[in-house]
Amino acid sequence: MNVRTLCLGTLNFGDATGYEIKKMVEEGMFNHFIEASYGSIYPALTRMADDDLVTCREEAQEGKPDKKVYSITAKGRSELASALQGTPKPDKFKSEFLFVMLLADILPADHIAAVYGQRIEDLRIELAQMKSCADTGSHPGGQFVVGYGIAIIEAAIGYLEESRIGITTDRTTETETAGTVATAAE
Amino acid sequence: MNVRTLCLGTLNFGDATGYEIKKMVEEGMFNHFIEASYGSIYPALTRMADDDLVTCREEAQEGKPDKKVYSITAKGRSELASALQGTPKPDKFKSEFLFVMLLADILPADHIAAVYGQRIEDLRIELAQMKSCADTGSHPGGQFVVGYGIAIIEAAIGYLEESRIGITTDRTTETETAGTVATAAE
DNA sequence: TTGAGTATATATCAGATCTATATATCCCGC
DNA sequence: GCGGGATATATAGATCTGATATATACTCAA
Repeated sequence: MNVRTLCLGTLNFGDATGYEIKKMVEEGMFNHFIEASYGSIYPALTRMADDDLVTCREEAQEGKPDKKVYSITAKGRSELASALQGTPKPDKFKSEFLFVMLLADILPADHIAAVYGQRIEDLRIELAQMKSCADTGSHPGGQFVVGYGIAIIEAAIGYLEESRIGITTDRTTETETAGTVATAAE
Repeated sequence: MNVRTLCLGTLNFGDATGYEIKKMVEEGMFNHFIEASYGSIYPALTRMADDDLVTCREEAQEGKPDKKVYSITAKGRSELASALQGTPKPDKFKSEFLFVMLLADILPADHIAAVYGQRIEDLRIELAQMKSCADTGSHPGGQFVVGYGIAIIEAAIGYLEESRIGITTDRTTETETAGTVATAAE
């Protein structure tokens, strides 16, 4: 899926500026499973206005820069629907954390332990955010998506906690000792 | 993390060609949480050879194209370790599926139902692959990473199955009817 | 048997996308 | 009163993906 489709999808929920679209994928409804940068959003909106998929009205603001508020057109809506037909591509998951864990034996054990602990903490914060998000009602599809996110994060936290004993420090006194990751079963 | 670090990480497990590195992220040990294309791997290897982070030996093959087998150097190993110090960036997750679910109300209900069913099936296949991967021992870090993947996929399948009743078709006889996604709780 | 499709293997280019930076104003806290 | 964050748009450069090209061999079905 490209930025164009993404922008059309967000505009389907109401008019927005490029800035607001970015906030929606960063903090709002689309958070945690969609990403896009200003560097792709702004040019996409400009081009889509040329193609009549969206309209743009400029709103002057005092003290703040002018806003360009975009609205999806009928043509844009049909483009969106057509882009969404067919089977969606498989989810993409990228994890530097798992990459580090796979290479744990070339890194200091205390670093691995710190990273591991930090990760659990970060996931707990993310979970709390999602749960507070679920409270604020939003709309049914949003409930479903937030629920999905909560299920995943909870599973990740659960796994990391039960595997924690697998993160071992070998021979505590050696300085050059490297960390080792092993499953709890071992 | 960039392709260079990724390549160094794979080469840390043994010499490999660009083709083999791609297979490692597509089907092998790094599967499901790392991605890279030939278009980035090959140039990265060439440049890293110039920078003495890897060495390259060419192996002529009969019937097949020549191989360029890369090995990580001491300098490469220290570059890798240095790239891996510090806190790894948060995981990235991208899901067209969830995007579609969020926009379910503008799409035909039967399409949503089909996509939903297909997704459960795809996840089951992925889970089976991962479990067979876990059997083949590999190395301790690999066990941990595969276990993480299994935990996540199982959670996703569980959530989709228990929320299935939330996927409703309103007013079955209407043709223009759109699908609606709701949580099981509703 | 022949042709399509898959696997091995490297390489490159166009296009899409990200990162970082620039510009401008205002509000908040210290 | 000054740095930092929020609001808001924009762009250049670096990076990466996706598609395509090249070349050979093997397998499977028509």
